[in-house]
Amino acid sequence: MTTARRDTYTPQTLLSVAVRVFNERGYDGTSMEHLSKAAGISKSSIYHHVAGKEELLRRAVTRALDGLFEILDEEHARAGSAAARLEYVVRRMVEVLIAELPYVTLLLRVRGNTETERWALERRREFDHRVAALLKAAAAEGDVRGDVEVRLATRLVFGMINSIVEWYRPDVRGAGEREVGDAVVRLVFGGLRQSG
Amino acid sequence: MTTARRDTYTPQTLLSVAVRVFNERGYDGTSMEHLSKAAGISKSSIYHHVAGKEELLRRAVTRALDGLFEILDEEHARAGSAAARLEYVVRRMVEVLIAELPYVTLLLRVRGNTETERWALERRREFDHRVAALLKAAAAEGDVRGDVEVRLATRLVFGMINSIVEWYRPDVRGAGEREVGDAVVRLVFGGLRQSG
DNA sequence: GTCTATATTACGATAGAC
DNA sequence: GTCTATCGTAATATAGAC
Repeated sequence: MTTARRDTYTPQTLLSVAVRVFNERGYDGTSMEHLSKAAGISKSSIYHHVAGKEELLRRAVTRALDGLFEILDEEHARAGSAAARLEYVVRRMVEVLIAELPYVTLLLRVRGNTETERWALERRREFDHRVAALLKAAAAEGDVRGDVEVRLATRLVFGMINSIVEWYRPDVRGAGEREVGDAVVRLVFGGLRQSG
Repeated sequence: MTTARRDTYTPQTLLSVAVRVFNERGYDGTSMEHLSKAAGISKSSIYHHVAGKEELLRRAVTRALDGLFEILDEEHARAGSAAARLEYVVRRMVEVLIAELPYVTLLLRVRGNTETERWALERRREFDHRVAALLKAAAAEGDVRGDVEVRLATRLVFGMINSIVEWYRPDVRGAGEREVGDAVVRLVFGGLRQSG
C-alpha cells in the first residue's frame, strides 16, 4: 500500500459523484456537463478518468450487483431450512440496499437502452431467480402460505424491499438500518395484521 | 356527439403511443424523433396536437393521479372500520394500477427535473399521506401490529403495490388482475407465513 | 491531470408549403 | 393535418496546450 494521498479524482471517487447526480436527475437526464459541474472539473477531464458516461454506469451497477450476489454465498444463506435462509437473505438484502444505497438505486432504475443496461437487467433477473428458488423451497417445506403463487409472491416481496431506495436517506432522522430490516422481515413474513 | 370518424391522431390517441415509448425508453431517453417514428407521423405533426414533449407527460400523469385520487372518494373508502377501508383502498389501488398501467408506470418513474415532474411528485405525496392516515387510524383502532412504525409500514406497503408496474403485463399468460389483487391483500395483511 | 477550444451529432421546436 | 426544411441549442466526445 502506498501513501494514501488523494487530492485529485480517480475513477472511484469520480464514480461516487456521478452516481449521486445520476440518481438525482436520472441517467439519461444527466449530461457530461452536469457531471462536470458536480465534480468541479471540466468535461474533458472526466474523459481522462473514464471512457464516457456509460463506463460510470457500468462501474456503479457492477458494485451493486456484486453486493447482492455476495449475500447468496454467505453461510446463513446456504444452511438451515429454506424459510430460515429466505429470512436471512431478505434481511441481508435490506442491509446491502442501505450500505450501497446510491449504487443499488441506480441499478434498480436501469431501463435497457444501452448494452450495459441490458446486461445489468440480465444479472438482476438472475439474482431474482435465485431468491425465487429459495421461496419455492420454503413453500415446498410447508413454511409459506399456499394461497399465493410463488412467482407472484417473490415479485411482490422484491417490490417491497427494493422500494427502500425510493425513500431511505441515511442522513435524515428517521428509521435506522436495523429498524427498517426488522420492519421488512415482520411485514414480509407476518403482514400488517395484529396477531395477538 | 358527432360521428366517430378518427383516422388521424388526436392528443388522446397520440398520448397512448407516447406513453408506451416513454415507458420503454424512459422519459428523458425519448426524443421527439422516437415519438415520431412510433406514431408514424413527422416530428412537426406532433406539434400540431400538443405543445411539446412535456405536455404529453403532463396529460399522462394527470390521468394516473385522477384514477388514484378517485379511489379515496368511493364509498367503501369512506365508511366502516379503518382496517376495512384500508383493505378496500389497497385492493382498488391494484385495480387502478392495472387498469391505467402505462400511465401509472410513468407517474411512478418521474424524477423531478421539470416543473411538471415536480407537480406530479407533489400530488403523489398528497395521495400517500391520505393512505398513511388510513393506516394510522387502523393502528389506533388496534387492527394493525404495533411493532412496526406506521410511516415505515406505509412506505413498504406502497413499495409492494407500486412494484406491480415493473412486471405486470396484461397480454402475458400469468397472474390475472384478480389474482394479483388477492395476493397483495393477503401478503400486506397476513404476510408470507403459513398461518394454519 | 486539468484546461480551453472545437468537431460533430442529436435534440426540441418552428416556418411555411400543400 | 401532414409534410420537408431548418433554426438554435445542447449533447458526447476529441485535440492539443500547459
